[in-house]
Amino acid sequence: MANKVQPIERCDCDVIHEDIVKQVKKKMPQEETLYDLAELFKVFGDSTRIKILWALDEAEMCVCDIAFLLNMTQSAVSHQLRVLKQADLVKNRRAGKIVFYSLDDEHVKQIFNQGLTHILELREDQ
Amino acid sequence: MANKVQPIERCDCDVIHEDIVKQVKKKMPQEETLYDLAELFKVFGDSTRIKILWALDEAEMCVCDIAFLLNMTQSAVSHQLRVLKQADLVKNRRAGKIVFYSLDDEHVKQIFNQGLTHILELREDQ
DNA sequence: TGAACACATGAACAATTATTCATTTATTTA
DNA sequence: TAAATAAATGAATAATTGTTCATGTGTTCA
Repeated sequence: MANKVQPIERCDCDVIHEDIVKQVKKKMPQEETLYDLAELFKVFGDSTRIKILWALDEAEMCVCDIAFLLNMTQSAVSHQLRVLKQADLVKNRRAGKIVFYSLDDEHVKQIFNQGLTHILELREDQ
Repeated sequence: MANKVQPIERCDCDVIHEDIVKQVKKKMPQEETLYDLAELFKVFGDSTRIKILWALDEAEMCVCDIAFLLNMTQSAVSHQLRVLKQADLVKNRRAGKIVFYSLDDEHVKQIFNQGLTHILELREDQ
């Protein structure tokens, strides 16, 4: 994600639409917010993590259970749980040797549902 | 994303929680749906695309305008618009030399807002 | 018709990332 | 205390991805 800032040569087209561009620029949220938003969706953008989140929405589970449920290694699941935790989407509690994970956000299901709506509409259209 | 299917050795822990795992498995959406969901969020998981989507939610714009607004090359923007189009998130219309892009989904803003809610809550907590 | 413009596209490259494997840490229990 | 279990972690690797650069395509207009 090389983000070299570089002056852009405006084409004639821009001169015509200058007003619109200015207005849009004003209305856009600040850079950092948009970046954070992308980072959040990036976390949702992996099917393993989507599965984990969906599972945890159904029930609190330990790492080992999740691994069995998804037919993955304990290590792979653990790595992904770390990503989810850093994004404040899941939390955990220790009970002896076992660590139980659960959702730490009420919007997860709502975000899922919005996404699902989009997908299902597309399927209907075909 | 190597997805080699591989038998997982269950640990003792699983035997105990077997019922929960079975129940969760039943309730989960089918594999393909979860995969599609991840693919959709993957599209949202890039700040350039987030910016483009946000901009297009404010106004229909041509490629060149977007490039200027985001201070990016026309090529980079064009590549990303292609990704957004393939995900059925934007559509375009041609007006002579100029191609205008606009949103092709009513849920985009709602998905954004759910994500924003999460982010803003985290900021408050710190 | 041909030059100019707006956009699309393909290849290449650098950066990121998901999983695996080996190892370590924390806890229980024999 | 030593062995066993559940989970976390670091390094390595393969795969994916965003941007750049060069070039191709479609449209306008002189």
